[in-house]
Amino acid sequence: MTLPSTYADRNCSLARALEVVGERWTLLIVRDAFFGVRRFGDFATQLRIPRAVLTNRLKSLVQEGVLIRDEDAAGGVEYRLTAKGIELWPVVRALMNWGDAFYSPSGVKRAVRHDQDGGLLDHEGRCQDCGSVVPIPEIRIERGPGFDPADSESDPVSDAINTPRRLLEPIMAVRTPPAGQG
Amino acid sequence: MTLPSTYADRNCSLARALEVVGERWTLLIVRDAFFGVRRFGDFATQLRIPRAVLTNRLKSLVQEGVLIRDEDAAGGVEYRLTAKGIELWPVVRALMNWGDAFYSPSGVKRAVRHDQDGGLLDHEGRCQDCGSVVPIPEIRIERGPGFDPADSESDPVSDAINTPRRLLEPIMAVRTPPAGQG
DNA sequence: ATGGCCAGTTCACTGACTGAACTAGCGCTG
DNA sequence: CAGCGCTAGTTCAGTCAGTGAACTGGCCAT
Repeated sequence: MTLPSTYADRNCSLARALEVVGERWTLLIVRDAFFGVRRFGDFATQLRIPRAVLTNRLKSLVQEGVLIRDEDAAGGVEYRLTAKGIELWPVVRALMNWGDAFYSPSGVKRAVRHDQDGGLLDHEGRCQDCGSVVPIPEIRIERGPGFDPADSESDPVSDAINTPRRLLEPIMAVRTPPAGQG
Repeated sequence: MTLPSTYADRNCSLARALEVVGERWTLLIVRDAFFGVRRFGDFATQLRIPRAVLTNRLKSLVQEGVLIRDEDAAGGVEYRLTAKGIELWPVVRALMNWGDAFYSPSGVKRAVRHDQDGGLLDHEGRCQDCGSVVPIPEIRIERGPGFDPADSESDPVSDAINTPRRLLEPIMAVRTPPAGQG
């Protein structure tokens, strides 16, 4: 973390957690990672975050073991959630629930389902159809009734994110338009 | 919120929630409120937060309906969680759990119990003794195995907070020593 | 009136965020 | 191999928020 001496209370795990994910942008980066964003440029365009800040945040998150940085064969760089990062899902979910409850009068902005049977998940992450606690990679996220397309950007990354998909599934933003198209 | 245009994504309840509680210090103020802190000076000393920042944060939280500001008969000011603020408990709990899991090797820093029967609560807030989902005011919080007294400040407010107590129960920092003493 | 307590303000300083432009590595194409 | 585009960053000047300490002003008891 960039700050010299952050939160004083050494006996508070909330303070400790906030030192890792409490800075501006950080949890949104983590959210995007859950939604399948993996590339520097995709984070930058989707979040409209200054690239310098993104660099810092990704560095901290890698250093803290929340993300892992991979260079693929072509020299491309990928940031993916580690097991520790995936454990942040309850945090992301709790904040989403609260935001939905108090700032989205027409219903949740994103619905969360069990990919296997389509059952809705309750707040504890349990499938209301099969009753099991759904593992993160089996969670499907899709638009809910509160989702307003007019509020959404239409860059390829946002489009990909707003398509129903399983968590952690990498997005496939169309980078190379098919030949024969104008 | 102080920032002119905060997070871009209007279709994300996480971003929306972070506009309210995502700034530095804010969630720690909310945590303290759960722990029974109600007075400006108590927040300031316990969190070691600059008073100017505390003023801003309390103002935003009141404006957002997370806290309510009360002036008692004596002109004293109290900040208390509203129902909306109390709904932030899952957020606070999720972050605490994550911090405990990854930064407190000797066990949780604070244990969370059902005050009625002393049963430990699981991550969903369910009492492992009686099986019920425990309402917030019936939750007792106390030191856990990971709590290290050496790491703790010994101001009256911290002392009060580190004493086993029910959530939302106001702290009684000793302000007026009983007559006939000293 | 005096002094203490409390809530909140003021102020100079520092440091992080912002946005835009720039650099550098790599693969492709001509 | 030159030139181009794509990607992952870095640099930089300007701005704005956080920091810490000192100060104000209301209220109460002495």
